[in-house]
Amino acid sequence: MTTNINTTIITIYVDGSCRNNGSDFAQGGWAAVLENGQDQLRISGSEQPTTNNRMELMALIEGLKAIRRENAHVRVFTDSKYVQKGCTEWLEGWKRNGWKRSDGKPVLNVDLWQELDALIQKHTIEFCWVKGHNGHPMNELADRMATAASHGRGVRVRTYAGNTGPVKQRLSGPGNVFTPPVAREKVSA
Amino acid sequence: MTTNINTTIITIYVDGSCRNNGSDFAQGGWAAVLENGQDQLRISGSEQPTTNNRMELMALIEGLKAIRRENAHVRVFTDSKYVQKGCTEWLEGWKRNGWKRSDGKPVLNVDLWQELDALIQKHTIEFCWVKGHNGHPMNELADRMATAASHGRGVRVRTYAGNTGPVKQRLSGPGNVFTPPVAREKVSA
RNA sequence: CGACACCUGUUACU
DNA sequence: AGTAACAGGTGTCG
Repeated sequence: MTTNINTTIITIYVDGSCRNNGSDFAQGGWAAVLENGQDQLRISGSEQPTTNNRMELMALIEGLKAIRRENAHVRVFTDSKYVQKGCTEWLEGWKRNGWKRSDGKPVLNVDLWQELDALIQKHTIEFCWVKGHNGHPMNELADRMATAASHGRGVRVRTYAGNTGPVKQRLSGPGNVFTPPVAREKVSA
Repeated sequence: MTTNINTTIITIYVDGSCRNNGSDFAQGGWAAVLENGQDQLRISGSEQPTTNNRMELMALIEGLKAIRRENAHVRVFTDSKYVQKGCTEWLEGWKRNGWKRSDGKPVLNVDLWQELDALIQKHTIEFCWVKGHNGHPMNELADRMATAASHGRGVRVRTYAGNTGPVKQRLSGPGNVFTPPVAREKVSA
């Protein structure tokens, strides 16, 4: 079995969270876990005010932005039909009809959808939907990280191939988006 | 500041609901909340099969029928342009041209429009349109009552001036249009 | 074509 | 119990 480093699939698990969703002071968090078969990169961040769906979108946007390689083969796992169907079914129509929904009203979160659209075109991406909270380990991890971020607890993580477990450190402030250089390099290698 | 009881404005918030609108077994509900500045009367009912617009019309018809006073000053709040524009712009034309629409075809729901036309002439009525589901408290109340009625859940409510809250009781059957005598008298007084 | 309303479904966030 | 978002549909009028 030969392994070609250039065709390695990058897997991204994304999730968003939002406490008091719908209120003016809703506190959101997002997280993405990237894997290339060897190493792992974990990033997360928070925002206020926001919505649950904006955080789901942010998780994917930031996850894709963390990929250095050009034209990578990416497999995305999300539990949000809003994100999965948005990317695979609705986006093309929206671009064709001037970002209008089926009821004629403007598509919401259009800023994020347009940013996402640009990122999607840079790679070959498979979008996989997984039911939330179904025990899928990487999805659970992204979920916990997003929830932690929504509480203002950033996560700084480096993992190495063969490591028994990640090294976690609490960060002080909210809004933390820490991408450890070592892990980042490993993913994009 | 003097208050003349005879010039008190009666406010009516109306709303209709219709589950499976457009199907042969559509279940509808309507509701009207009347206020005279002191007391409140809540009425609701259900029908099957029907349409969303018929229920919007029924809500107003039953609301107006609940007014005992002759030649009252009434302010109606509806979220239906069909009802609001129907009453203020289209009705006169329809009566003049033999109930024909602008495309020459007959006006639908003529039975209800004619009943409404007769009721409108008995009072001085202001028609106010409010956007649905915009947090307008009385409109929200009418909306919930109409939805409950479409599910066969009648609401029996009496409210008194200075009462801390309404007294609610579930009624057994569907199609319930209960107008508590005490509240009714207070409204029409 | 436009407008308003009424839903049906799905997922997520709490 | 609620909000955030999307798809599909009908009821009605000008």
